[in-house]
Amino acid sequence: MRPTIKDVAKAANVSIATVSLVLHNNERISSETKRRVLKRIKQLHYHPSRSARGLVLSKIGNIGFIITEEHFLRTESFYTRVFLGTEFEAREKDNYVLLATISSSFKKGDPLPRFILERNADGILIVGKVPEAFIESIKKYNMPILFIDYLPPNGDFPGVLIDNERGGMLATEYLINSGHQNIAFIGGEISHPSIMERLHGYKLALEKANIINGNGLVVTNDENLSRQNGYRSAEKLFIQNKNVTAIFASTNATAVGVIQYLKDNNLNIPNDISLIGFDDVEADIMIDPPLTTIRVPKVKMGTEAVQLLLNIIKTETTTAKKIIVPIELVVRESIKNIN
Amino acid sequence: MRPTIKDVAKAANVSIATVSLVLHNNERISSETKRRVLKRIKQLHYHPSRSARGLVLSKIGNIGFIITEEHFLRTESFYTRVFLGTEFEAREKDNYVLLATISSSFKKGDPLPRFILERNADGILIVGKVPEAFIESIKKYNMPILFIDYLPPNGDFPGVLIDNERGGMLATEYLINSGHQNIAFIGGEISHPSIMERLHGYKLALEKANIINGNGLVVTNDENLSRQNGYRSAEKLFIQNKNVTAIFASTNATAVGVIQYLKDNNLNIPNDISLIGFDDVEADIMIDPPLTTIRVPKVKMGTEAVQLLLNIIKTETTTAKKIIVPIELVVRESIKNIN
DNA sequence: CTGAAAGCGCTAACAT
DNA sequence: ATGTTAGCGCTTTCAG
Repeated sequence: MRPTIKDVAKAANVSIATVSLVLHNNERISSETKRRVLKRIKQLHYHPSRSARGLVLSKIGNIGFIITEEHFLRTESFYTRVFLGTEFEAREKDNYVLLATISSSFKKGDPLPRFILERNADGILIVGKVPEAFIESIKKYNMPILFIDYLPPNGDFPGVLIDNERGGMLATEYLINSGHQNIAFIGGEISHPSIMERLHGYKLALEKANIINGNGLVVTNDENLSRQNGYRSAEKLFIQNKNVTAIFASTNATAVGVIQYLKDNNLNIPNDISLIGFDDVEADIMIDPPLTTIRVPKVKMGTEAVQLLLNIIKTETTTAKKIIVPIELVVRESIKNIN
Repeated sequence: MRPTIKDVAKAANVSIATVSLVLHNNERISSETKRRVLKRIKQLHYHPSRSARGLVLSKIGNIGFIITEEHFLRTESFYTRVFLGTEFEAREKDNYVLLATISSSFKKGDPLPRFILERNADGILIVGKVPEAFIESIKKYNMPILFIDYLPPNGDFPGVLIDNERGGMLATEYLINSGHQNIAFIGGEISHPSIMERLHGYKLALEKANIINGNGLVVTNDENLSRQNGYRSAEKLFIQNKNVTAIFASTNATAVGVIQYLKDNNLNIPNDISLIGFDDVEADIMIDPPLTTIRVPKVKMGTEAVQLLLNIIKTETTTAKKIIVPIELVVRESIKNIN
């Protein structure tokens, strides 16, 4: 049988209350007693029962992680890395992460993740874009919610977000500084707010540099598979635009599609076309030459999110704090300086 | 406040014992009472507290899912799909899945997943190849264990496994039946038992067809990244072998690397080289033409695993049952019939 | 067929 | 500084 608090108490010759206090680092306990208790705890391999604790505290130490199935299965390990980050931090804070997927076509009345219905989570993380209907459905449960990499258009929620606009600027400015003027933006899922923000950053950078954008340099496309999307968009771009010298691909997966298109059309990177991505490069044979990109700290997004959520739970805060995680330019070899 | 069993009892004018019995579908309850109770349960949105239940049953309804970080982050969504399968089935059976990653270089003494230490899982799923040291470390906890897609070389554990040998045969036979004789096997991570089994199937099929295998047709390589591995292996293969007409790539990710190599060297699929993969194709622009492959039912592996594990937990079985999930040949366009 | 009550392991208020 | 105890929500035995 697994040891209980009683066993520890007996072994250490104290009451269970004392053991409990030691467990919670209460300073009213003499260091001598504390030492004795701690010793027994270790000796017996005692770990408090979560069920018992949860029962009295009506708090269970679980955090829900909700993501659309589609996002979770994405080939780029973007969200899986975010998930790992949440796991790491949750472990640190003695919590568990429960993952549930929802359909990206969630409709009102569809079944909700069980940890919401059963209130088996103290708070939930909503990761990536999710249907509005889903957000509506869970509102009434009044659980602490934190969004990651997405904020719903209406409603004021806390979130951990990427500095997309700054990333977009950074990427574009780097291209400009390398002497490029005909810079295309290839969009990916344009309906995603993050992409819009990146696009906005791109536009700001061009404006700042007094570059008048030609027509058709911004190509977007709502296909689901990012790579395919990138491929098709590149196709579209080059039909209309012969003099593009640089491309800003709004996600790394899109960039891979663009690369494929360029290869298929005998355009060399970076000699014919310079390319910059966004997210971070997969260490992948596909990427040749190594892609210059904007790096997003994915694991960190996860850890920050858990910290913030636990904080919201503990303090019962209601102000919708936003954390913007910093991005950074990673220079590799896919951009040619033509100054 | 969330409703408790008392609230339901009061509302339905019965005792809490009765509510509990209804909850467990006990037949001693009159259908009239049952109806009344059920009605209130629904009305109040009552869900039993897991903590309370766990406390009395000393069983928590959690299943641990352990995988190396490396496998979890793989670009092919193989194991994420398996995970989804476990999630689906766990939900069905009113359980939660707790995911934890371990290092693929786990050493004795390294920290174990918390749900093991805290006994916060009724059983655990070990997914993909994990270090022997890890298996040694968890043995003493005496928790029900089930392996997925891997069985440790020593020790007799239950497992849900792929019929790799048959898959290898199927793939090779299809190539043979299409008229190929010079069939190469490109291995990927050869140290993985699954790959060995596929290789074995390949050899059996050749034997059966009385094909004497030339030298250097089996290329393996222990690089980590499957695609890169595939690329390099193809390179190696074609240096030694000019007359190969077909390739069996032991995983789909490896196949993608092979495809890349073939493209880079102006070899057309299937006109110059026929190619078959294993796992299942990613709907991916990279794959052109659509890849003929052996399909592995990934989600099903997850559901089967949870069913078996819960069964082991419930019945306290000790016989190490193995479930071999069926594979199937999916014919697409990457193989040329040269008969 | 239904109810009363003990007890699962823990926390926290209160007592000493 | 430490112990006693009620009670968290549920299951289950035993009584009725």
